[in-house]
Amino acid sequence: MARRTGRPRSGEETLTRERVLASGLKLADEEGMESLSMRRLAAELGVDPMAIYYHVPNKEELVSGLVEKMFSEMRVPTGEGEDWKERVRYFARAYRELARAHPNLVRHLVSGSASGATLEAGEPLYAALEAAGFSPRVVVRAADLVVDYVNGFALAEVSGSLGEAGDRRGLLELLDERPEERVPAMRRAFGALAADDLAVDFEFGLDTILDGLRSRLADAD
Amino acid sequence: MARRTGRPRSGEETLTRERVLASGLKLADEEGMESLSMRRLAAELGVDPMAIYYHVPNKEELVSGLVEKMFSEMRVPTGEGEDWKERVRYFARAYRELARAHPNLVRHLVSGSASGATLEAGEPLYAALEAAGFSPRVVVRAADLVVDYVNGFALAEVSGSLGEAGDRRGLLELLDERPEERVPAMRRAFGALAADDLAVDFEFGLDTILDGLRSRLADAD
DNA sequence: TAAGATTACTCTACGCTGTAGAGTTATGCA
DNA sequence: TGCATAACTCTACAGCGTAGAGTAATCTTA
Repeated sequence: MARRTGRPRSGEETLTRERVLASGLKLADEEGMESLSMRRLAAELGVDPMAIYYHVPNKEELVSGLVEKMFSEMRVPTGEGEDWKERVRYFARAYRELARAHPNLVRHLVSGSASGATLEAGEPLYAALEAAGFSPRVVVRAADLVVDYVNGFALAEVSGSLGEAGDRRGLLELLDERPEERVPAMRRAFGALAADDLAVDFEFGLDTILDGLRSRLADAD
Repeated sequence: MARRTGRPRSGEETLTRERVLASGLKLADEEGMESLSMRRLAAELGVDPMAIYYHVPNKEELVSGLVEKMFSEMRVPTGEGEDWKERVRYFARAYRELARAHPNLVRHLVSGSASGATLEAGEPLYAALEAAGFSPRVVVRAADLVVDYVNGFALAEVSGSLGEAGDRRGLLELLDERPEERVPAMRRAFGALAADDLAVDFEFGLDTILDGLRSRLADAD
């Protein structure tokens, strides 16, 4: 059995960083992070595991490459001529949708360090807040607030803490198991809850934040 | 060399779930998550790696046990007789401090599924929001908003995306590398920024959310 | 056109991981 | 006294990331 070693012939399709990342993202999306091993990814690409290291320095960089790729694919409507609040909403919704499109990668999305595409993805948010008239310092803080909220929401949405599709059945059961006197307010709150619509919940938080920000527009720095 | 196998003598200090978790939390805190292996933890406890499995079913449960333990140690000032906003602040600050006390575990803290202690930790927040006069549905949404924000903030605070102690030097360098026309608003915002005080930033977001919530108190459900 | 350098791979091997399964001994109970 | 159970240890396995060396096709330069 003659193994094919050495450099591939020029006719053959060659491996690239782009192909590695595309295949890695597909694998992570379809089979989950625990299936994304160098060996498995290599099998998917039809190469030796070590071939990947020619295009990506190590696994950590592979994963942040995936996150970078995700951010580079994020498209925020410009909202030209629109209200600053609506422009912030455009950003927040696009960011949440990005997370929902790749649930298995959300953990890395929300805690990935800044990089090129990550940075550029934030520009529409900063532009909107600047246009609203906030001082530079407040622009940064307000942007952080919005991003932190969406990160937190996306994480909750995906980590199953809200149960399947936002019905909180599991949580209700857990609540029933706790002694009533330990969680009375929670029992009352959830008891009166039929089912949540995650999109509505998301908009509630977003609108609340935007209202709070508006009330800060007049304030001094 | 006679190995000591079999059940320990009754005089000897025996392993318990509590000892396993305490040692695991210490190890994770002091040496990071990548040091928290079953073998390493066993060495710390002076037992065979497999001994741990008698007290904890697998590693995943070990980690969620650590998270549970963290939550059980969270103490929120009751804020008896105080303003609902101040009571929410007490909760949010206590939660953030919990995260700061265990930076290596924040990733698991913010995405851990609900469990006993996790639930009970939320009670003061729900109680405060209920006392404020929100409807049950809004209590749930407002609580989610606060928790999502703190989760997002804690994650950013810990994942180094804000750099060391909140100076954003790395981010500024990255920003300089990007072509000016791709990130103009971000450049202006960060250019005018000296250094941030994370505590102040946290309170900004928190106050903004509280203001937004207050404006919803009058609204119909 | 031949020689050498470079590129893009493959192969082998190491130390690490979580954990299944079986063996061992001290204790509590009949 | 004998037996069941509890609480451990030992061995072993499949899989992981990746260092290091080997190999063949192509590009560069004389």
